[in-house]
Amino acid sequence: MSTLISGEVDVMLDGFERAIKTDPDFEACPVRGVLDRIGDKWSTLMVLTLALRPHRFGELKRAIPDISQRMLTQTLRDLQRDGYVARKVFPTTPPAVEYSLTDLGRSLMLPLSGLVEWAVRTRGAIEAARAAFDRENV
Amino acid sequence: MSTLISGEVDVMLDGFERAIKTDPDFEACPVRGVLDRIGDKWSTLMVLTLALRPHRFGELKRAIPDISQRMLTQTLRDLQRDGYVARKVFPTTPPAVEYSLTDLGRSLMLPLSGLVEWAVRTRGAIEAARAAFDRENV
DNA sequence: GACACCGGTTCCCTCCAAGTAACTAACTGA
DNA sequence: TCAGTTAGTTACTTGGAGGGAACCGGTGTC
Repeated sequence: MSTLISGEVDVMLDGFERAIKTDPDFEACPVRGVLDRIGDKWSTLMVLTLALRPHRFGELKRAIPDISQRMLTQTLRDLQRDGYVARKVFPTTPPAVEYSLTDLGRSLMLPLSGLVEWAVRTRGAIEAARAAFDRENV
Repeated sequence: MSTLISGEVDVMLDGFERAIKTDPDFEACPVRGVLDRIGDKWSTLMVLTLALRPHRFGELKRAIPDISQRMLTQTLRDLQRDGYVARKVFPTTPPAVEYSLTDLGRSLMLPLSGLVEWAVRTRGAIEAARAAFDRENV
């Protein structure tokens, strides 16, 4: 079974098994840290948007119209704090602020694109599974 | 800049740019669907645990001691509903229930391992960025 | 004088994820 | 008779994510 899937996965699972034996502290888990960041409602959308090109505050607001100004500011701050996003202020009038991905943020794009590709590919299967489950469970 | 990173990422970004132009419906976004599922507190941990080998309900509880019984049941149901996890009941007494990954769940392991590997690799950089940010912002 | 623009901040409210604890059925063995 | 096992369910509660709307300073425009 394990031999059916890539060796990369086996390496990760070995590391996971070792980690939970030596230090079963799920709070300090780096994966959980990353998922807490990109697992919220807006972060991934914002990272992808900034991956296209740097955006100003207002540009982001227009690119993601559903987001509230409050959440836009807060998500940008959180992404900046963890080093995914750089904030550059131009002291013009009116003020201009440009947000862009850092090298760290850009390095996330590779694993993230894997996940995006998987999500698009399996979309149908997940919808089918959900429909089947709901049918069987009244 | 785009030429510095993998072509796979460029393909994904092209798809993303096209998607937000033709159908800017973020609620229906398949990526958000996946992140809503694996972005919660316990799902990823449970998927990884089940990737090691199938587990019974009580085994999972012992493998992830911090989880409450309520959240264990609920997360398993959600994972089962979306087709990641299979539930098999053995009508013995006392009852035995075995949870295992489906093919769909196993197929998630490849993109997930990419993310896990990235999280482990960049852990230090993120902590450093966070410390620097907190230092500069009182 | 009134308004708009940019990039926010602040207050208040709502809803949901998650935790705690108690309860269940069916059976086993002492 | 009574405790223990497995695999849950149910009721209650709380913290935090997220939304809405008002407000801010500084500037330019009509």
